[in-house]
Amino acid sequence: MRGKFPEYKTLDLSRVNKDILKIWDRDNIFFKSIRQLNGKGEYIFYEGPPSANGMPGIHHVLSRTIKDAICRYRTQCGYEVKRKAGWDTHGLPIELGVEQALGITKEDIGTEKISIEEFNRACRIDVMKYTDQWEDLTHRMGYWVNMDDPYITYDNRYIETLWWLLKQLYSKGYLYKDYTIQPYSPAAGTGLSSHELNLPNCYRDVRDTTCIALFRLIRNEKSEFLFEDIDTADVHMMAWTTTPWTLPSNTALAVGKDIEYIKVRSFNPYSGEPITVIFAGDLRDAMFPGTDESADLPEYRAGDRKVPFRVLDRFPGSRLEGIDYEQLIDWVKPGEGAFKVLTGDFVTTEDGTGIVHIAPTFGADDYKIAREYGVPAMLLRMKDGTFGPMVDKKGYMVPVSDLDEKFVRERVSLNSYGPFEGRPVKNEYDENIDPDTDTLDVDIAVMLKQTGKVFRIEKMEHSYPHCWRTDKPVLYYPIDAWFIRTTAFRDRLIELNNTINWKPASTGSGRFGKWLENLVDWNLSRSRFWGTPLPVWRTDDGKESVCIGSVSELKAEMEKSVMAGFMESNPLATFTEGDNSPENYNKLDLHRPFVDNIILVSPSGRKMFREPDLIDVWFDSGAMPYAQSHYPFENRDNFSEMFPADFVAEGVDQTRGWFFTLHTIACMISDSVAFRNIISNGLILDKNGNKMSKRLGNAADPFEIIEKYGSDPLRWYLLTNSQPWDNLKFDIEGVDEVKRKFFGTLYNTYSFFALYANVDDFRYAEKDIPVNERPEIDRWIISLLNSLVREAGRSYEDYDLTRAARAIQDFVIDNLSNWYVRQSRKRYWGGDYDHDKISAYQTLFTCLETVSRLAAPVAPFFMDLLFRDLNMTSGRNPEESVHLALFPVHDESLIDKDLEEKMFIAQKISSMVHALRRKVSIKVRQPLAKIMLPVPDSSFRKKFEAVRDLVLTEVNVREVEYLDDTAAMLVRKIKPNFRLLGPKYGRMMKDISNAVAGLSQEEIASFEASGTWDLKIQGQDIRLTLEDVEIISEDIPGLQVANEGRLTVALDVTVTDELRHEGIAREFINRIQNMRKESGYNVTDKIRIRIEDHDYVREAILKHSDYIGSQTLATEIVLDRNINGSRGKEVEIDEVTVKILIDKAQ
RNA sequence: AGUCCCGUAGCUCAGUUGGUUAGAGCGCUACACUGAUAAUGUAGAGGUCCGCGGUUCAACUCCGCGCGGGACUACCA
Repeated sequence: MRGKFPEYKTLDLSRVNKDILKIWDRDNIFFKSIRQLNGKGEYIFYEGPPSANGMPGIHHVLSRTIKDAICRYRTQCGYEVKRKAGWDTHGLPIELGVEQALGITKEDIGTEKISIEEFNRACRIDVMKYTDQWEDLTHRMGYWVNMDDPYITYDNRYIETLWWLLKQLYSKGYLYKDYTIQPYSPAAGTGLSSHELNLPNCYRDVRDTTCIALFRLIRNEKSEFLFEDIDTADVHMMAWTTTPWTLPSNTALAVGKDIEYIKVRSFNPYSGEPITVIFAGDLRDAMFPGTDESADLPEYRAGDRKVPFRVLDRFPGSRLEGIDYEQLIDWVKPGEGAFKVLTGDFVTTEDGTGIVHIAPTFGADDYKIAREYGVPAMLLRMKDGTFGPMVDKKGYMVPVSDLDEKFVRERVSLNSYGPFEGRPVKNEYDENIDPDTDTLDVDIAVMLKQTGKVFRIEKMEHSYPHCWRTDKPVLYYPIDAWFIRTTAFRDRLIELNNTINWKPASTGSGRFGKWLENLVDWNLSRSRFWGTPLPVWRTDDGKESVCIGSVSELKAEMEKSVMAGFMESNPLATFTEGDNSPENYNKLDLHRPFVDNIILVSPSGRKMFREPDLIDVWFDSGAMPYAQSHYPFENRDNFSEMFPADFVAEGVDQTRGWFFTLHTIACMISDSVAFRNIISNGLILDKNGNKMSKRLGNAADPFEIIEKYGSDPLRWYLLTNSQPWDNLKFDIEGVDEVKRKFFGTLYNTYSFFALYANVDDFRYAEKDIPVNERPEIDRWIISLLNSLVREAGRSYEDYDLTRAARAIQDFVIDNLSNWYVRQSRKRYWGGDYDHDKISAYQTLFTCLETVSRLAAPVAPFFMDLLFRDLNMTSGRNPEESVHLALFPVHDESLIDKDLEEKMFIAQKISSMVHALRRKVSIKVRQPLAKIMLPVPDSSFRKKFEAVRDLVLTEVNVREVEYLDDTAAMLVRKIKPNFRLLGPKYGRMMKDISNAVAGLSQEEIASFEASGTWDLKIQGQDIRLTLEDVEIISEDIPGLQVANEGRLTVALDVTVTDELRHEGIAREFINRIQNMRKESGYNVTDKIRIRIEDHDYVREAILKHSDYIGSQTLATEIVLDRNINGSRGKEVEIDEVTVKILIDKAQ
């Protein structure tokens, strides 16, 4: 004999959370769930590593709920789902946090203030600062992930895999050194990161000299069309710049392909010489303010304010592409291929001339477009053999003395460069320069003016970034960097991406797809301290280099170095190759400064030093499919069991982060996708749609919410409120609502079941009653349940958690609770323990148990409790937890669409009758004689018959009268069937619609009788059949009628004496039931009733005393003229007041 | 600036290959129900489906241009 179904006083989901957690921990449920059933195999999931140096927030709960739900679902389907946790431990935020905590800046690291070793030691500790909180939240929110053996990106074995990966790329030539344009502070001597550029007060308005330079075109076949119909020898293109000091480094001009350019005859305002110039048509007025074409050309004199002009020609920018021009400032000759007109998307006509001067060494766009077109940058050969831009790292024009002598002889024009060499490009860089002295910009502009190469020189205020440390202007400057040639893989990356199932699809094809299409090479370098060091050693001149791909290799190379006398000893002497134990790997540290101190020997016997850069932390995390298992040093043979992932999920902000690096590394190394399915979720905003931030205090605290509500309502809310990829406006009220509406209702339904099942000692011990032997309403809910199983299964399968959870929720609230239980209540209460009652218990039990399995992935705590409570007493399942049980499979044969439709009609009609009662103010307790129902066709009558009793009970009406569709009393309404007629008649639809709407009652009747109706529309004969229209009975004059869609119902509201008596009896039952409850009687207690005798109620009570007695468990009902006032309770029945007295019968 | 997402009732969201009364929950108001009761039912009020154009017999739905909110990327002569 098993016990009873547990009954609870209240629903305390916070308590449930804690209790279930204890059970999971005690019984090791998570680890038991990592198994496979029915030969399903593994389902591979990758956990994106969070950084534990910040507190977890509510957005982590969202992405982890998604991951957890999918993994639990797959587990329930029988797959083995291993989930290795991971920690992202490198990166700038950690360094900045430590800098702040120690009160130091980047410049202090590596000085006597703090060594790199000390700094990195601090980072290693700091990064795990919030590990406890993370583990706590993971535990409490019910996120099942294996935290016993996480991958940690700073671990030497992890780094070893990264090195191995880099070496694969290096040996195929995909890892190379080049330069990139980055913000650089010459005054501080350091590059600036984008976050430094975003510091407040960084961008400031400054007054700079700008000029519009004139670039002389070279006449050849391509440019010939520009030389037609002109009266000057030359044609110039005009380009504006706010940094004239970059003009000597110009190597190209850019125009917009679709921008319209004009050729204009005008004058050089400084020399008065006639000129023919080209610029964007939109900017004509800006170039020639205050004049138009009416001004006389010959009248112009140099210096006149208004410059006259004539537009000679118009053409799109695409025609200018490829034209050559003459170098503007001939100080240094660049390589072959310079001085061409290119086309670029970034060109606009908002300011300037619509033609952009390109200096690839000093602008990111410039660098990019030049690279695309193969145009060389202005690079100078230095004395040490390296190449550099025309401005040195201190912000000065490179002194000739720093240049390679041969280079100077061949390329440099000493005459023209002489006056400018060694000057700072901004006066601020030289403390000794009087701020009022002319800047290099001014002098270059003046020089251009003197040589007739400038159209306008102007001072202008514009915003320009400044270094937050030195307050001095920042330069965009070429910085050495290592790149991965991702562009070589672009097509393959796109191809592979098209095989990935993205949720939402638009992120895959849009955001991510577009990103791949516009891919540039991956800049891997970071000039920092705490991160994975680039494993490349090079000779001083860069001619010889080596990339190290493993610790063993490093050990061997160092051995050679020791032999060559470059190193005193081999720090890895005790490292044992092939021993993957932590002990062995803890003999070294692959971080800086350890690796910086290693000197290797080149094939020709020269010293090689490590390239000082670290690699982008995104490489760390993107490489986790390999590095988490220390591939290929371990798991070489079973790697296919962990790659690629079936599923990953993170926030949409990871599109260019983790998603990209995972995808790219997998493509480059394994020519494969890294993941097959992916959900990228949106942001969580506060309830007003503002970004959450700790500073504003509007951030939701997941710990607090879980403590108060338990994690189930939070998880449920996060997934059902909106699709996860939409931004979620988080409102705690919503969590409360989910708790009340969904969990409250489900809990109530279970409580209801448990209450009566315990009274009747139902244990599900009986054999299953065949579904076809169960009553209509049971078959109905079972049909809906199977529809739900199908729907939920499909949605989970499709990674649409929102749809699955919403379907479950609708089923529980609308169908199971508000209709099935409500209609079936009486079957559980009283009566014999018969076939019908057992059927009712079995049906409700099945619904609850199935729901617990369906919803377990999303609400793992409560659903496990529900499952356990049902199981504990019934022993239906061998599994101890819902998370070890299988996901239900729907039985198509139990889905009865016809029955579902019948019940839908019943619900609709009931709701309409309720509405009618309300209209005439007749309570449901008052029985009424009949409803009348027009029947549009015979099948409708049949359908309603099946649910007739249900409806009559629900609305407390005795009879139904069917009204034949020919009944004269019905008022009909006719409407065209647009869906059918639309495609057939097209533009005649409007007239048809009007004609049909205009039919009289007689005409409708005649239409129905003959089955056809002829119309003449726009001179054309049209024959409509009954299929082409919809006819409904809309009204029955003289009766209370309601209609909705195609349904119409009328209610007879006459209350006869007989009906009135029954109504009174029900009123009494109601009052007595209330008194029972107030007196605290048990539901099974028997009572005795005395009712004050009164003319108004006497007949009703006498007639219905048996009925009253059976409903209230009364052994006797007595009418008494004198009830002692102090003991009886006064109740109002309609307009009269009557006293009632009850007490417990023995 | 580019790319992507979102815009439907006071709030949070549905709305299935375009088809004629645009739905739900919450909130509000009123009424009912009461052996599921920290529930429930019914009704009412509340909508230029962000705007403007276009395609179509027919647009919340498809297309274009805008506007507003958000994310990411990039920072420019």
